[in-house]
Amino acid sequence: MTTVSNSSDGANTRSHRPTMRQVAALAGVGIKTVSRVINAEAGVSTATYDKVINAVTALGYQHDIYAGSLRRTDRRTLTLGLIVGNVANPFSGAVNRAVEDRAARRGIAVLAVSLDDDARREQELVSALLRRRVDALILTTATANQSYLLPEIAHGTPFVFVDREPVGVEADIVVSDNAIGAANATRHLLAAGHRRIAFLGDRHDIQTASERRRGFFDALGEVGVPRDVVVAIDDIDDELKARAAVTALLDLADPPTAIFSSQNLITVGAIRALHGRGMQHSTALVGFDDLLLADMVEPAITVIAQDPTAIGTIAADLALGRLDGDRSPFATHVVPTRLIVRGSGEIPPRAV
Amino acid sequence: MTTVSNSSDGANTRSHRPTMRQVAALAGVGIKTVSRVINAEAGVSTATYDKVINAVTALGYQHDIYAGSLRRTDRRTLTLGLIVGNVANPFSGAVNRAVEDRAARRGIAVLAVSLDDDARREQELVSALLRRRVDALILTTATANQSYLLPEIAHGTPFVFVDREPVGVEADIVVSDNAIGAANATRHLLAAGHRRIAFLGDRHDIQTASERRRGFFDALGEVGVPRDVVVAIDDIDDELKARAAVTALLDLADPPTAIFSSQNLITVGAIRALHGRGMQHSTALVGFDDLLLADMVEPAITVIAQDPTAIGTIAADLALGRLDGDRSPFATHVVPTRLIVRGSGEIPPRAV
DNA sequence: ATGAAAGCGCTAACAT
DNA sequence: ATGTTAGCGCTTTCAT
Repeated sequence: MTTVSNSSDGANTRSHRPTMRQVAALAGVGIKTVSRVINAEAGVSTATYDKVINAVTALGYQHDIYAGSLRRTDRRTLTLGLIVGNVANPFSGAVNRAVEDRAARRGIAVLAVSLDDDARREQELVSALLRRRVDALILTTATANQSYLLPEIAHGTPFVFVDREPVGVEADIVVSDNAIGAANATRHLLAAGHRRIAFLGDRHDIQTASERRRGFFDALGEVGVPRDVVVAIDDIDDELKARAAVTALLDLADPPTAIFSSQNLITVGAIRALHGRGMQHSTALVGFDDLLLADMVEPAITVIAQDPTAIGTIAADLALGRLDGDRSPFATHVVPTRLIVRGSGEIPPRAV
Repeated sequence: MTTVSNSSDGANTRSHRPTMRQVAALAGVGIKTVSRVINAEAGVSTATYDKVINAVTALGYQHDIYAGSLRRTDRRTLTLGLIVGNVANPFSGAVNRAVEDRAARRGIAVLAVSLDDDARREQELVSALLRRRVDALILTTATANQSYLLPEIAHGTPFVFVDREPVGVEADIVVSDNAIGAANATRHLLAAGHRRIAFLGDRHDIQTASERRRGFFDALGEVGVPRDVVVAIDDIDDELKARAAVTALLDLADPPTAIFSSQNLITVGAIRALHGRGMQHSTALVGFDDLLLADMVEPAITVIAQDPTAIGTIAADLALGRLDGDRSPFATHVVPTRLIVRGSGEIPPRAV
């Protein structure tokens, strides 16, 4: 990083932002009249309206939403809280964008924060958002139990859980069909004739990870594959560990003929390991979660795709619906995953 | 999407959130004492402190940051505004995350919104953030001139521009070395012997796009390549258009021997087109912006990588520094791009 | 159609 | 060490 050019002075001329009172004074009207204009309330003559608008633009007045919400009966801040895994990852980004789109149509902004699957961070983030008086909270969790939220729910803040189901709390929930998707991936490999299949799992304390693990073993059980034929490796929480784990598997005397990787970055690590050993054409691979360019890799990667846009859209609509007074029973919305056949998942077992 | 299970009642028991006054009453102290405890001010005995903390936890009190900021001398809301291209795209996501990380260390949250390179949207988004009284604003722009922000800057809100340089405003700026990076990409292709090179550009009214275009032609000028040997296609603003444009190029009687694609999704479209025509091994390609799995494609994709994390980190530190009273002159920080050689950019020209 | 006064939850200034 | 009062910018309530 280099400083290339500079100019002027960075000083803050701390002149204050104009207030409604100043607008009223300039327009020669009462403050309540300005409030009426700003909030598009009825009962202002055209002449008065124009005077107010002129004063607003002359002063560069920007209404203070939070100050207004203080006295407002509904106490709305027009702000939604969102806790996702990590705003930098594609899944979270798509959820974030979907929530933003639904909220923006109503003038609602989104405060999004990253959880990093850190249980200690969860409560801090919830508190950070609540202290900013978000109208509703859409959240992914990392703790084992969310009953600490019961008082907050009682205080009237709608909570919508995404990606993971809460424990100890009744609420609206939006999740992928993790176990079903994982089972479908596994059945796909079994149908191609594979038996010696490796499972690559994320941290076992993460709910989605254990669901996918369950789906994997459910599918194996259906065809009665003995438990010791498969290899399950858990607690892989980054790409490098995934790559190392898969490389070790491929170096076994009797390497697996197929791999089911249960998460995005794990799939990337697996691809790198397979290419590193030149075994990408002789080992089947199905990944959970789609990847950009997955169709351009050789062989192209067969995946179980989630639908983060649908998850975010549904979650936002649930939250906004609750704010609109929807009192229907809480429900769990399961967004289906989809098998995308591209090649890597259709590689047959090596001849024995 | 299916509704699978339901339970209980979604009703909002609109019991209100406890206030400082209620905490004070329960603890048997004055409201200012509670304020001292909450804000970790000195001058509270241990016994009193404990009483307050007990009342806080008993009531589930959450401090209202915005109500507090109203009377606070510095008027800080502990909230930063961020306008990025699109929270769902990897570049913006990385910037967002970097800003979040720097801000979170000081208890500051980030309100991020998506611009979509829509000039009309820009002012609305700025206003939406200002009406929420963000302490500072980090923004990517789409309009031709940002002098409409001068009054806001005069009101004391620090503005930091990222990715694009403002026009009509003196401010802190953080950008990639777009022209230099594009020139480096082009020189790399020229060095391999290419002359018939195609340039694939984003919307010409986007500043970064025109900078990259300039860098491309600068490099061509250095070796005196006649203008009519190259093909420049602009205003490609999505992957499908990129794919169609490249396919058309490849179908020419005399197709280009090399392609410089000046943006992420355009590169993806170019890769798809090359593979679609089976010409990925006979046509060189360098893309601006790195892609996940770019190293796994055949051939692996040579790119000019940006550093969005550095951009976000620097921008956040600049904004926070201004809030801390930094009055040094405004500066433009140029974050260098980096050529990553992977194979696609080193393909030689086809024999004539 | 318009405005004055009170008060939302909090902090600043000034008590004690 | 602790409390009281005023007031931040706004909406509500109630006048006119």
